[in-house]
Amino acid sequence: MGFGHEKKRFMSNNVQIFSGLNAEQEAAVRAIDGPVLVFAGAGTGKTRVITHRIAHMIASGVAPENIAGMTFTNKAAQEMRERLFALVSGERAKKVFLGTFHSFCARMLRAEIHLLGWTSDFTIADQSDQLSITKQAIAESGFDKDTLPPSLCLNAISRCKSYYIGPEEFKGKSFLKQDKEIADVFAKYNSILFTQNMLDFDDLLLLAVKILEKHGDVLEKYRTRYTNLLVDEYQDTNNLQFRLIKLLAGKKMNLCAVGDDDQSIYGWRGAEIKNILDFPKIFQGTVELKLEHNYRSTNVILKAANSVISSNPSRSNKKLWSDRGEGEPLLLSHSQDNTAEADFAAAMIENLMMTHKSLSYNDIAVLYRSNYQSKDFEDSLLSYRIPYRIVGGKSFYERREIRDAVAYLKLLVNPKDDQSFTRIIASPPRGFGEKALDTLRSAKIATGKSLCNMMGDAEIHASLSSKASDSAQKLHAVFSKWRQEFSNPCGLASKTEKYLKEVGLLDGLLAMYKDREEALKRQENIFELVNAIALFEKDTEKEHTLGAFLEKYSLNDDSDKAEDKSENKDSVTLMTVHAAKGLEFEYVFIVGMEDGIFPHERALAENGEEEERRLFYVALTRAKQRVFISLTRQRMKHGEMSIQRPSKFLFSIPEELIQRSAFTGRSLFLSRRTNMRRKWDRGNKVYNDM
DNA sequence: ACGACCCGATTTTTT
DNA sequence: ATCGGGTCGT
Repeated sequence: MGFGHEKKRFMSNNVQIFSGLNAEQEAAVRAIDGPVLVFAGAGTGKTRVITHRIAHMIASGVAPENIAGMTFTNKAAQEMRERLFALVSGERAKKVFLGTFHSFCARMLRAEIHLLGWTSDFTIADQSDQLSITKQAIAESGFDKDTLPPSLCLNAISRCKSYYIGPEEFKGKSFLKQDKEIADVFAKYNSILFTQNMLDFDDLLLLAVKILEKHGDVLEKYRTRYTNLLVDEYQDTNNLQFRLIKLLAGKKMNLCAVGDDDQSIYGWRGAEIKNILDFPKIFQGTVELKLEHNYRSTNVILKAANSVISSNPSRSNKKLWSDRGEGEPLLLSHSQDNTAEADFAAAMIENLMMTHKSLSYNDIAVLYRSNYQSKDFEDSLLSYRIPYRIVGGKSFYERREIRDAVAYLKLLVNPKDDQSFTRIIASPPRGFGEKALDTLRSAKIATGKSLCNMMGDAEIHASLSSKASDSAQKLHAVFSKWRQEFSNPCGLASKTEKYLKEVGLLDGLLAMYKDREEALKRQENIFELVNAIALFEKDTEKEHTLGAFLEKYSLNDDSDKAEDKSENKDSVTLMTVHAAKGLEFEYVFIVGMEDGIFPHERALAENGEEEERRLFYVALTRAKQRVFISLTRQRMKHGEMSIQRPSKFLFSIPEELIQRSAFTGRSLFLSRRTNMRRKWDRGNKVYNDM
């Protein structure tokens, strides 16, 4: 790698594309014809290969606008985009489609969905919209949400959709009474979405596939437009995504799938590992390549990871290696209980920071199987005064006031959105309560109009209290005015602020929260949202319509991040193993390595042991320098102390790679705790009980 | 319309 | 233990 740097700038563009790549990476970058499958192990330079491959295609004469790269997250797409800009001119780089499956489909549907009866200004239902629509569907189908849980229905519906199964087909396949009921709810759910001109996340993929399957001319159009396809994280594709890719690839099959079957951890969401394993069978003539040279971890870590994953049958054979030396053994700590386990991690982190001058908190992560495990570590890190941040908690966009603000905005774009309407009609309180809402609901049955639209009807006002009628009248006028204002796509951010003020949300917050501090904080959050809109206006190439912003928002594309300022400070990361996929840290703590927790008991039953093992493999391969593994003898579970057994996964790590920690937390570190009295009491009681 | 209280669940969640 | 949802009373 070293000598390439000086030479690079004198060489042709083409040489820059290949310099610094190892042989296996270069082979993958050069393979730009026909179907290609790249097994890219953890830390083997996958993103690099994808971006260089795109650059190589462009250098070889492929038009950038004919290239589409599909990812699962906006973050991944963003990263690729940035790295591509370093390789090819911005002019060309921005013509390449790089985005999530969902954004690809959303873009396509804006142009084509009229074929299925929606209009192109459809809005996207988020998770809470989905849930309330499901509840409504259950009620309207004559079922009881206490006997037919909404989340169960929604799960089933989503699963059906991801297998391209509609309500009728599902009903036909159902033998259980409950499934038949769910099929009815499913049909109702779909029709509610349709009348509200909305799509859920699954629909984005489902309807795109439907259109491509049914309309040959459209299919031809997109095949011509996107002649060169790349798919990142191919092991995570579900049946719909597979169909989409297969349709687009056509007979030419100019398709490159990159992924790692060993990192398939989303089977429970419909991801099908067979998509990557059967790729060569589906796409005849596939060139299969492997990236096994890992640039991230020490060999001790890789050996441990390799031996763990090798217990899985039916996987493509790979063995990661690195030239970063052997490294330190894994450190195993067997603590007495969960508080001691957390203390161990905190003390060890403090120790690491003291002994490694250049290390920052950002280089350290604590990974757990389930979110609830974070609590103990928060307590310990707090008492050690170690800064931390939790990934996966309530995000900025999940704050109530932000969701209200967005609902107000959504309602301007899509007045048929009853969920948004019910969300904001009483927030802030404006004398239009549950009773008035019920009046609207019954009128809806007669008129078939949406709740929001009926506020303008004279007949409605006759049956409302004068207070409610007044308030509806006012709100309706404000909506009309701003719908008009926003139809001119400029000054989005300032309009949004004025609109939210006029509609009463900003001042309403002061009335809604007694605590003035809190009210101001929430107002501040709204201004952050306005800020995000301003950033969107500045950065986006597209037209600055409200609809365009909302789509970006719905697809979770928060690259123009609106977030708490406090989230950026140097801190230890606490997160689930799932959330850690794709990330790397110098030091990684894998905690709660106990039977029932990791592997998780229910996951074991539902998704099988192999996926849980892959999850452990993912956890191990996040670490660059060293892995700390901890487990307990007993822990508080549902308010009761339970005896814990070590995870079976631990036994598949060769003994010689493991060093056992002599210290287990409490005995050594207890005196440091501010709240030691409480914990000590709790601990003693437990010992006495035994 | 809002707060107090009780009950029940409690795996992971890229969009 | 704890959090969220739902219900009931003010």
